[in-house]
Amino acid sequence: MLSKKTKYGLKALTYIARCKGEDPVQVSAIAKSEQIPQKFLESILLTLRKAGVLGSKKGKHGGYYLRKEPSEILMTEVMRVLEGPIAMVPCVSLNYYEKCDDCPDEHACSVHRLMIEVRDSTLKVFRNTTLADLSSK
Amino acid sequence: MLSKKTKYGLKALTYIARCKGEDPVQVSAIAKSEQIPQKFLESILLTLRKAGVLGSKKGKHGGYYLRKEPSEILMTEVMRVLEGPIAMVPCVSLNYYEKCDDCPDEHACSVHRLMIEVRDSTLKVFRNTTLADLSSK
DNA sequence: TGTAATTCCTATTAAATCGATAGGATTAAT
DNA sequence: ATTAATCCTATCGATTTAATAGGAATTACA
Repeated sequence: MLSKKTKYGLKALTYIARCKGEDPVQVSAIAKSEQIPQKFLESILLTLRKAGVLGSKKGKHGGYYLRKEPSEILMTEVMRVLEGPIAMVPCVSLNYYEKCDDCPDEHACSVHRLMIEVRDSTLKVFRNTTLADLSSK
Repeated sequence: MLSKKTKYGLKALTYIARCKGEDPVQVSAIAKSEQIPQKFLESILLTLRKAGVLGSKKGKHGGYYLRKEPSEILMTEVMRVLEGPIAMVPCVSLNYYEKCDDCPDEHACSVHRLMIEVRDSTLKVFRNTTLADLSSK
């Protein structure tokens, strides 16, 4: 299941990408437009900023803005920041690899091999999709 | 994340598929070989039986057996029984569709469109993989 | 017929995660 | 100064997950 955090984060990024202006976009505006609890959204945007996807400006007339062009923001990056590993099991994760307690031999594990296929097919989608794709119409 | 339930279930099915004999396979044997807590495994196999994937025989010399040939048991079926919907959000689920509270217009939702792609690519893997593939080698 | 071995069923629990909220500290524009 | 915004930490309640407990029902077979 996709977490609300990720869902809200994606919607917020889409919203910001559509605000083509130079001015930073405020949390309150996004929360209202996308029906997201404002305080929750604050923490999500903070995460995205700390990960380098968003930049921010504090104080009056402050807000968030994209650090790159929408067409350069890949879903692989966004999904990893918001949702964590793309793989369904740590033992097939490229960025968060961890050995299973149970499996004596990974390569002999039937689940392992299946999950590699799933990971690869999901990665293909995320590598092939940018924020520009999400925000276009 | 893949739940332990699903992981254990897949391993158990693989184990049963590899026991080519006619006799039913006992929970205790699977639990021991695959390092799965026996009581937990019991409940998982029960779920698979109720879903029609496994058959069972009670009493002494009882156990579980496959209801179909491994090559006829698709991952779509197994994953739906064990893990639930394949889609990451209910609004793109084929078998468990549900409208989002927030989205006024599904087709305009950027998350929706992305998740359809993910669902389709994952489905392709699961539709193309059977228990025979898992248990071979 | 009785005993052992097995699945079947329900309930409970401990821990983790998720979604959301609270309350204020900090910063910047006017 | 005042106002409006991000930033930060802590907490809470609900849900889900993984596992355990305890026994009922069924079957083989001595």
